[in-house]
Amino acid sequence: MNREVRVRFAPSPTGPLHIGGVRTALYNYLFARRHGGKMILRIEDTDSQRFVPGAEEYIIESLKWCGIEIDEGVGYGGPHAPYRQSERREIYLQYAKQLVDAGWAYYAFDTPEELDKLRAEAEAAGKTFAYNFEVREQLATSLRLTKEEVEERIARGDQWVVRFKMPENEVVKMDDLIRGHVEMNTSTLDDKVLYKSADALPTYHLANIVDDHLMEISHVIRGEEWLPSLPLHYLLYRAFGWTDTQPQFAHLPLLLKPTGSGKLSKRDGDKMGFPVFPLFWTSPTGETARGYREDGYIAQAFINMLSLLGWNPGTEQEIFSMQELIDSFSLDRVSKAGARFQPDKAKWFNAQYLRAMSAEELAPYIQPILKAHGVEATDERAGKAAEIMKERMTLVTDMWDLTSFFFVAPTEYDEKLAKKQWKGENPAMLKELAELLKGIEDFSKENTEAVVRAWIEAKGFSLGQVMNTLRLALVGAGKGPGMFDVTEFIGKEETIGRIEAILANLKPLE
RNA sequence: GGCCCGUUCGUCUAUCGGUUAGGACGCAAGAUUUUCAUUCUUGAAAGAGGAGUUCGACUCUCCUACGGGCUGCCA
Repeated sequence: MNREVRVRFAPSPTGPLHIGGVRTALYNYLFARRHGGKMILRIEDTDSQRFVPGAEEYIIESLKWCGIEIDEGVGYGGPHAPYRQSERREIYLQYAKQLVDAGWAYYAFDTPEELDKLRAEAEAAGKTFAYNFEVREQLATSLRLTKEEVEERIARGDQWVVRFKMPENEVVKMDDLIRGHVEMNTSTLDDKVLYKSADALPTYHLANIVDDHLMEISHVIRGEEWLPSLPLHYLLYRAFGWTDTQPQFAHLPLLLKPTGSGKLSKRDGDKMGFPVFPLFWTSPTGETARGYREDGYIAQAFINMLSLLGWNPGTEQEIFSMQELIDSFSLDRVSKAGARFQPDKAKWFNAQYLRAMSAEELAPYIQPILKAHGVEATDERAGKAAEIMKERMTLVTDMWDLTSFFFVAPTEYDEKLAKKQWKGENPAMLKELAELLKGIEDFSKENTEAVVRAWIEAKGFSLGQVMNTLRLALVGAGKGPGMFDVTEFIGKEETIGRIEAILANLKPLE
């Protein structure tokens, strides 16, 4: 069957979007673009208890920052609107009832407390309680109660849920685009809740199948944690009679903690000093979490790094633009095993992106940093400063330390370097160098360098001696680019000014 | 506990029965360098274990071990 590719990213607004979620969104997006299909953003807010204000906006902003474009969905509209499940309540109730009428589901009146008790009892007996074919006829369900009793309970306002009537001892045969053929016996599965009257909302399972069907989703690409519910989802498609248009499934390997065991979590980031979220997040209760953007990562570097966690192109290429990812992405090359997230590699990618950028591209990143330090500079100069230093950068946030001396004269001098250089004949030598510099008309780095080198040679100084003393005066520390990059950038007047400042302010040590 | 998925250097991974098991991050050593970096060269580093199938297995099958996920009126 050849139909239009339509995929969806369907997060739940229970908090900030985790990098595992971003990767799922990315793979969906790459798949959609690769096949000329559509990318849909659906918000699955069917858990009224766990809803977190601001999470939805965070998700949308994160995807935008990452360059993952949405064709239809919350915040974008589209032919299947609304895309927020809480706004589709009526739809689900109708389908839940349809399932009950067809004998695929039933009403259950157990209270949460009663279920807790059953679970506790089973646990005490060393077993696990399962709401399934063995118990459903003994519990307060429409399978045991008469039609009148059921109607009466509903009419008087008893809370109820609709549960799926999982068939007994049937082998469900499934196909996964990443894992291949998978089989599961329904007797090991339980009767999942599909709809709850308490908040008049469906659970994930019902909402998901109904919406994927109505929104004509062709491929469901989601995390591996969903694999155990795949048989239920297959059976739901069958129960609704939608098997002919059922989407194909692909379950992605999970992102694991850098060390230790388990899925990556927010805690890991706090503990090990790296972000697990794309953007900085502040929860309604005031808790915060760092983000890749604020930590100084370039969006495309972040995406590039994520793209390779669980997928590889089969070539040795590592640096990919979004378009290159789209052109080479394929679910065939997604790996099966979970991938440990490695913060160091994220830094390496960022450094690679930074050094590939031009002065014009760097300007927008350095400008806010300069402004925050009270420096006003033209985009051209700001970008140029960053460009000169880009090979030394790992993160955008390194920029101030790396370039401040281009804009601000040193206010103090590095002790170690001063001790080494600011002694003996060096202060006098520097004074003489200032006189030499005053006489240079063309202050370009090429010309200045030629003149100064000739002078050094004529005077019999060593290059290191002169350069390091000059560095002390102009930069104030043992860092920075070649000295002639500095002199050209700050210009003749400032160069001489800084030399005069050190001569006036710093006493020779010795 | 039950069910399901997985298992190649420390980490991300290539290999789709025959390779000196390749690359990248990180690490180490050396070279370059006016500082700090960069860059370059080199190095250490892997098929979980056991049975099969086969002329031949990292690759296929089974068992074991280990890792992960699920087991909610959460997604």
